[in-house]
This record gives sequence, structure tokens and C-alpha cells, in this order.
Amino acid sequence: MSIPEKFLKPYDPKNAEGRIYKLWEESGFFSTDSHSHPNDLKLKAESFCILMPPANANGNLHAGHGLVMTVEDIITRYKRMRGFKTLWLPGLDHAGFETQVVYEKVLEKEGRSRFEIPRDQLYKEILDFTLKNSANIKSQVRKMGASCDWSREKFTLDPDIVKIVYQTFKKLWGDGLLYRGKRIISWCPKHQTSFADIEIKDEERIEPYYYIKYGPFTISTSRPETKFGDKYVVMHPDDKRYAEYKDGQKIPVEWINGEITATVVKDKAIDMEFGTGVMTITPWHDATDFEIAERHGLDREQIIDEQGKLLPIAGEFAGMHIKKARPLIVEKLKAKGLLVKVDENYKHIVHTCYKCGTTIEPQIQSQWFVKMKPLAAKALEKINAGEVVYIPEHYKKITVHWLENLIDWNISRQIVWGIPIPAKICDKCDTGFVDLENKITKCDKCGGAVRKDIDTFDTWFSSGQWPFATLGFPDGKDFKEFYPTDVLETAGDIFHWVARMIMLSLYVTGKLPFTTVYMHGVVLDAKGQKMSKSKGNVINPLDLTEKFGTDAFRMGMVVGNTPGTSLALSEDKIRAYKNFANKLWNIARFVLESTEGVRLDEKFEKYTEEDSALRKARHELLTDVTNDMDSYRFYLAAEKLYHYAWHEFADKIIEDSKKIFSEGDASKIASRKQFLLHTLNKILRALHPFAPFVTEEIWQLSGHKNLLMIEKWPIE
RNA sequence: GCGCGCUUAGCUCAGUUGGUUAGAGCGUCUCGCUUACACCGAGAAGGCCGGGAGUUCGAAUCUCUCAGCGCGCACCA
Repeated sequence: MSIPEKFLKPYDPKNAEGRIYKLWEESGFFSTDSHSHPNDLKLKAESFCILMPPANANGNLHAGHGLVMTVEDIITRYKRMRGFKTLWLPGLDHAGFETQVVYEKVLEKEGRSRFEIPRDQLYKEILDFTLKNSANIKSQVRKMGASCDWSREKFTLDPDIVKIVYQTFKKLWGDGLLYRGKRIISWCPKHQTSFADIEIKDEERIEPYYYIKYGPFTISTSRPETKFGDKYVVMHPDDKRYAEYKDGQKIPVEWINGEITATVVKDKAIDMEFGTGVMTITPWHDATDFEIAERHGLDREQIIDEQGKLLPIAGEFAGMHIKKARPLIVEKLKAKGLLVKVDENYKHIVHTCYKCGTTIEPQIQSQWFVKMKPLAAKALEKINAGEVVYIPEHYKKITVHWLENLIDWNISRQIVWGIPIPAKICDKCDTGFVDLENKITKCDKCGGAVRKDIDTFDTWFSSGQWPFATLGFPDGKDFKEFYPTDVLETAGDIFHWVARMIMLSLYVTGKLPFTTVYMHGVVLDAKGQKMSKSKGNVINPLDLTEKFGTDAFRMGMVVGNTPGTSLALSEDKIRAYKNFANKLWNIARFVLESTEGVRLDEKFEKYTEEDSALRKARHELLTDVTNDMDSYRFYLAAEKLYHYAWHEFADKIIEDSKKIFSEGDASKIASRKQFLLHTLNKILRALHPFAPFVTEEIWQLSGHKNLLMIEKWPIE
């Protein structure tokens, strides 16, 4: 066979990648269903399953996704070549709040607001918007070379997924692990929804801090606008300074809008060292205060409404937004002589909405909560027993720490975009009933009328059920075959998602959802800074693949990138691997040219002493690489193969070969030609998981009839 | 405050259980168009492995401590 003309020009990823991906996809081998592998690759009885973390259906592929696709595809291709019945299941997340925020921005541009649009219509609009955009990210995943089984693709809003999510909700209810309760939650006044802890960002702020006279006491606050209803004054029971005041004692106090009666409460939550050791409480708008009120059975009163405006209790300030009201209230306190002093440089942490930065306003609301303690306990038991291997290991500690400190999980969101909560609410007695069959018409507690709950689930409630939901729990064929899955690969900063999957999967299926957790780090810009739109340093992975080829991008993502460590993404690095792809190309060209007319002979035995030594070294290298692959040390495997191909095979062996060929010793030449052919063949196989396109392209041009993708890994 | 990381060549990072002169890529410098490849080749410079103490025959690697950076959790009104 003569050398294809293509080899005369440098490797051109643009020419190859689309065509090669199509070849793979149309072959059907991304799925293990209806095909048996040809060649020698016999499927092992063992299955191997990895689930793609569901990306935001509405989003674009970002650098982090680039890393996900690279690592997971390396794992998948490797396992496939090792003969496992391999499933990499792709999926998309409706990403509730995230997506709704994006759509709200679209609405804003059109001069509309979500609050003016009927719920059904809004849901439909966002659904259309999401589905329209989801084609985008799917084509981007393909560009990364992902060899996932598209025939099994899932979306968190698919009816079969929703059905399973509902079953779990019902099970939690039946087991007493779910309740609807009036509790303090974190509320974003702008987005008009409650949040879980992870959706809150802490921000350090310097704000004035006010010391205010409260009867015989001086209290302090950074938020005077919440203080209107404060009628309990709390101090530590052991505080000698206030020993004369007894628990339950009533004291008349001249307050913002006139005289009130304050009640003394003694509680150990008070820090005697802080401020004056006395505080008044606002249970409706502060988590600590809420707890104190719970403990002592105290009244709670709402001061601020859901829009951040003061309620009638604020008297003359009613209807005013808290931002505007604060200085005016301070003025009034001052005028009444109640303001003792102001500390202008008070540094404290303020909770803000992770999306819009609006200060979170705690509110007491009726929401759905999952009791996490029992779920966490089971997960901790398994994790501590080492039944889940964390790579790197320290994520285990982080996870354990998180699980040990879990509070009940607020799973209801007051947004339209999401899975509707299948429940009925009785507004009269504020009770909720889980009602999948839509049968409940009357409150069985008070007999009042019930209405449908209009809230939706926290998006993590559904994605937390991903492993068993996507595989078709409880009796789907895939569930039986692939559950528990093998490895869960994702970004370290969403370890809580992993923990949720462990908890919910254990709870629902009784088994761990996976045995290995592989966490990768954050992808940073070339300078090691976090990428952000506002900094303008966001790197689009697709620009890089466009410029240097997908293989180069993938190699750049994986070489030297240890799990869990952040990765500085620079063009220089990617460029280096573009050169490598071309190097491979030329290695292939040389080998094919110089062995024209010679066939690769599996049974060839007449190797020279020198070549035998080279074979041995090659075998050792491949053994080493295989060990690295099995231990998830892709960063080492890739580097070793790179080094071998370039600096060993190309720089030394090929260079020596030129000499051997020119010297004319027929047996030496025959030996070396076999060695070159075998080595090229093995290098292509071993590098295929890392650089699938260029290796497949060379494989195809070398006259192979089958796909490299389903060839065997180079050594057993 | 508690917890988790990180600190190795100019830059980005490897260094798997402690073991010979500490590695790679990029960058820099000097040569070289030797027909696989200039998206290349040959070669070179460059590191008391953050500071200090300890364990050991031996430490970048283990322990302690200090410093700097990053992240997470909890916070006090």
C-alpha cells in the first residue's frame, strides 16, 4: 500500500474530527446494546458504568465541562478497549433556578417580568427556550469527542425521571423523613424564592453598627430596620451583670414607635463576651433568634415582607423598602435619644444571593424539608467504612465534615421552572400532604379546602437521584445491569451533589450508587485566576479545540493535572499538544513509508538482540501506563506515553532505524520494520483514549477496516 | 473560630508506598532546513523542593512549628 497523500501535509484536526466522530457515532459502538464487538475484543461479562454529570441544558460548554468530557471519555474509551461492557450515560439538567435566572434576563430585555406572566405560560416559554438551546450543548459535547451512549440520554424533566423523583418524595413522606414546616429559610427578595445553604454566598462587608438603648439595657445591631417588633430581651443565665433580671420578667421600654412591654429571656446561646451581652430578638428574620424563640415558645412577628418592604408594624415606615428606611429609622432613634453610639467600621459577614448579590432576607415560611440526619448517618457509615473510594482522598474528609453538620434540607423553591411538587396545601391550618395521585380534596387535619402546591423542587433534589433515576429504578434492564455504577467523576466543588446522590441512592435502593468518586479541580485561566465574566478572562474550550484541535485540548487538560488540583489553562500548553498530534502524524508517516510492502506479523520472532531489548522496554512502559490507568493516574499515563512516543520512539528509535535501513543488513532491517509496525500500532491504541481523533485518523489511513475505538488495549 | 488544601527551575505543574547526580511542558540561549515532521532536530543554562526544628543510615516525600496563598463551614445579635 502506498502512503496516503494526506500524510504529506501536517495533520489537520478540522478536516478529521467531524468526519471521525460521525464514523464512531454511526457505528453504534457508543452503545453496547445491539452490537457485539468485532476484532478480538470480546466483551467481558463485567459491565462498567459512568454517569455524565448532567449539564445545564440551557448552558454552553465551559472549560470545566471540557475537563469533565476529557476525563470521562478517557475512562470510557479505556474501559471499552479493555473489553468491559461500557456505558457512559449522558444527560442534561433543567437546572431550575439557574435557568430561570437566565430566562429572566431574556424577559428583562423584552421589557417583561416573570411576575406578570401566568405560571403555565412561563413554564412553557422556559421549556421551549431550554429545549431549543439544549441542541447546542449536545453538539459541543460531541466536539469534545465524547463517546457516550446518546441512545440513553436523559433529561431531568423526562417523565420517567420525574416519576422516580416523585416516588422518592412519597417514600420520604411515608417514612416520616419529609415534613412541611414553618421554619426560617433564606429568602432572596429579588428572585422571590427560598434557598438552600449552598446557594448563599457570604460577603464581608463594613457597615455601621448601632448601639441602641432598650429600657435599662443597651443592645446592638447592624440592622435597626428589623427591630420594630423586638419584645424579648435575651441574656445569658450566668451573666452576673444582669442577675437582677429574672426570666419572664416584664419591663416597660420606650421603643421606636412608642412604649412596649419587653420580656426577659435567659438563654445560653448568648455570648457574654459579645457587645453588651444583651440582645433583643427578631425570630422572623434571623436564624439564631428563630432558634431561641423555638426553644422558649416565643411569639414571632413578620417585620419585612417578601419584597423587602416594611410591614404595618413599622408604623410610619410601613411600605418603605428596608434600604431606604434604615437611615430614617436611625434618625428617629437619634431624635428620641435612644441611639447610644455608632461604630462606623464594623466588619461582618452578610449572606447574599449567589446569583444577584442581593442581601438574603431570612423569613419564616412554610416549606418542604427533608430530615437529613438519618440519611446522612447511613451515608457516613458507608463512607467511613471505606466503601466509597475518593480520589483524591481528602475529598472524603470534606464530605464527612459536610455530612456531619447537615441541617434539614429545604427542597421547595418558589419558582416555576422545575419539577412541580406533587402535594396539596391546606392554607387554613398550613399543612401539606403528599399527593401523587391528585386525590386529596380536603384537609384531614382541619377539614379545610386544599389547593395544589405551586412550588417546585430544588434542582439538586432531582439531580441527587441521578444514578438510579437514569438507569430506570427499580426494575429497568439498565438498572439491573449497571447499578451500582462504577465511578462518578465531577468537579470537586460540587462534592455536596455527590454526597446527596450517596444519601438518596442508599435510601432508595439500599446500595451505594458508585464505588469510586473522582474529583477534578477548578479550571483557571492561564494566570491561575478564577474565570469570570466580569473579569473577562473566560476561556471557551471550543475556541481552543477550533484553534489547536480537540486532541490537543484533551491532552492539555489531562497531562500533569492531578485530580482535585486546580488547573491553569494556557494556550501555550494546548499548542504543545497540537504539535504532539502532528508528531504522531509524522511518526506514522515515517513508519508506513519505510515499511511499505511489509505486513505486521504477530508471530514474528526473529528480532535482533537490540530490538528484543526495545520490545522489553516498550512492554514495561505499557505495563506502567496500564497501572496508572487502573489507578486513575491519567496525568501520568498521558505524560509517559507522550514521552515515549516523542522522545523515545521518534527521537531515538526512528533515528536509529534510518541508520539500520541504510546499512543494508536484511535480518536487522526485517526485525526493525516489525518493531516499528508493532510499536506504532501499540502507541495508537494506548494513546487513543487521550487523543482519539488523530489516532483513529491514522488508524483508518493505515488501512485498518475496523475502528480503533473498539480495538483492544495494547497489553492484557 | 473550626476544617481542607497549596508553597519544587522565569511560568504552569509532576514527583504513586521516604532510597542513587530532583523531572516534564512552555519560555530563554547556542547550533542545525541531516527528505517523517521547522507544528522539527542536536545541545545548554536554570532549583540549598516557603522558613525553622525533629524522626531516620537516608526526607521534596513522615512529625511538629512558623509564614504566605487559596477554599470550605460556622458564626455574635
